[in-house]
Amino acid sequence: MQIQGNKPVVVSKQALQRMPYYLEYLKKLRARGVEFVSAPMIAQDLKLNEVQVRKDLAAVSSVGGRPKTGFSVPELLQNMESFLGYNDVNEAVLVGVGALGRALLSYKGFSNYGLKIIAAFDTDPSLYNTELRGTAIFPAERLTELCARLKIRIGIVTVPAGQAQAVCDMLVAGGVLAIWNFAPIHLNVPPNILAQNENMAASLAMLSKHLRQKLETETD
Amino acid sequence: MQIQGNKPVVVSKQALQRMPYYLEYLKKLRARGVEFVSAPMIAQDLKLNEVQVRKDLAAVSSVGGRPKTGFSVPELLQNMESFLGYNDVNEAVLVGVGALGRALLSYKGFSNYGLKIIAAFDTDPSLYNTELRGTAIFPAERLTELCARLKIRIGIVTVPAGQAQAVCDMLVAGGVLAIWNFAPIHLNVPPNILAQNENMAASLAMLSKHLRQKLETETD
DNA sequence: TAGATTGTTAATCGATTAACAATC
DNA sequence: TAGATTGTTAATCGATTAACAATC
Repeated sequence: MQIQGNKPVVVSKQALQRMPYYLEYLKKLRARGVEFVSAPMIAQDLKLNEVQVRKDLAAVSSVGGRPKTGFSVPELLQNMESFLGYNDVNEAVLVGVGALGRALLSYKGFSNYGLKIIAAFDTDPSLYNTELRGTAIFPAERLTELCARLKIRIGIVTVPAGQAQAVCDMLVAGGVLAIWNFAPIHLNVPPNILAQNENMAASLAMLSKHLRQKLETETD
Repeated sequence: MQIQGNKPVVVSKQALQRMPYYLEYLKKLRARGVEFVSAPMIAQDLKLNEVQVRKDLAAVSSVGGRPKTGFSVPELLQNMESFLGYNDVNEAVLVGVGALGRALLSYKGFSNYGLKIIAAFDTDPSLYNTELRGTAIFPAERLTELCARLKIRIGIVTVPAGQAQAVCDMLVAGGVLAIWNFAPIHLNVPPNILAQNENMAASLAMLSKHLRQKLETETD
């Protein structure tokens, strides 16, 4: 539950996951110079239900839309960004400098989302004391110690499945509160810690199932 | 709806997304030489509800578990892999050879998931006719033509948000049936085409919200 | 047999969608 | 005013969880 102004706002997990799409959509409108937008319009463009959009916006907007007019685009953008916490910066460490880890380190877009990767870790000694796009790479043994010392709250796990739980435990020991896990496994974490899975295997399962159904019905 | 043997099996989207976790878990058991596993045991280790696991397994297993014993690990593994379609190979193209695109091209693990990226596309001429880990890079203009010619069914979109819809349209024009979208925007696709979003911005929203709540209650 | 586990039917829970009064 | 749009209460839908009989 979150308090904005006076009203207590409860946002479902699903609603929260829709917010970034609204944000990008609003940015597109702003770029076009559009000043106002209504829930039905957003619903149409994003292929969502009108009421759903109304509720989502109501949870985010500090002001409330105006009948017939809708919401002010710049204002809603501002509200959305602060709702998503993109204005505050969260410092993170990344563990596992393989192909994916390197890609995330190289990605400049995270700064727009309030995420800053300030250190990377790996077990490959040839990487120690090197830098990747300005981020230093440390030995994995120092993970817990450095997280604690730097008061890191987010850990990004891009190691192979077999090592993910061990890395997770080290992060938790170091005081990390949220883990972004790219390994296709379930992580056991203490009750107060969030393990957010970036579930690519699940996406592939969706793709594969859809394809099979399409190709099956084709041959009927 | 999917027919296995005689029984029509309906699997919810959420259930499908849990399957890869079962698969990895089963692989771990196999590596340890465990021969049988029960739903309650899986539920405990993966922190899921017992009934949920029972239902998920029932949807996948060709055989049915034995009371008191549970399921045969190798058999269940086999069933799970064929259920997820990891045995057939789906050919895909990737559009956008930036940091993320490069990471996905370099990732060897996709072969385990039945995915094979056979061509990549970009608008940067300096990349044309080069290869990345054995995958040739073509000019983006040839996207539609080559998809059609090679009968590609899956398109992976790793271009910036502003170009994602245009790329999506080209893929659809080329006959692609499923799109794996890494851009943080909603893609408009025809009714029969799947747009599967890899919603990293949504994950970041979850992390950010969790963190804010933790840090707030800490200061109470 | 006793007991753990299965598979399924019924109850609950949460999110989405429909209906509608309020308002600019 | 008329009509589009808002915000909210009620109904619906789908997924999760509880209860329980069947079985090895």
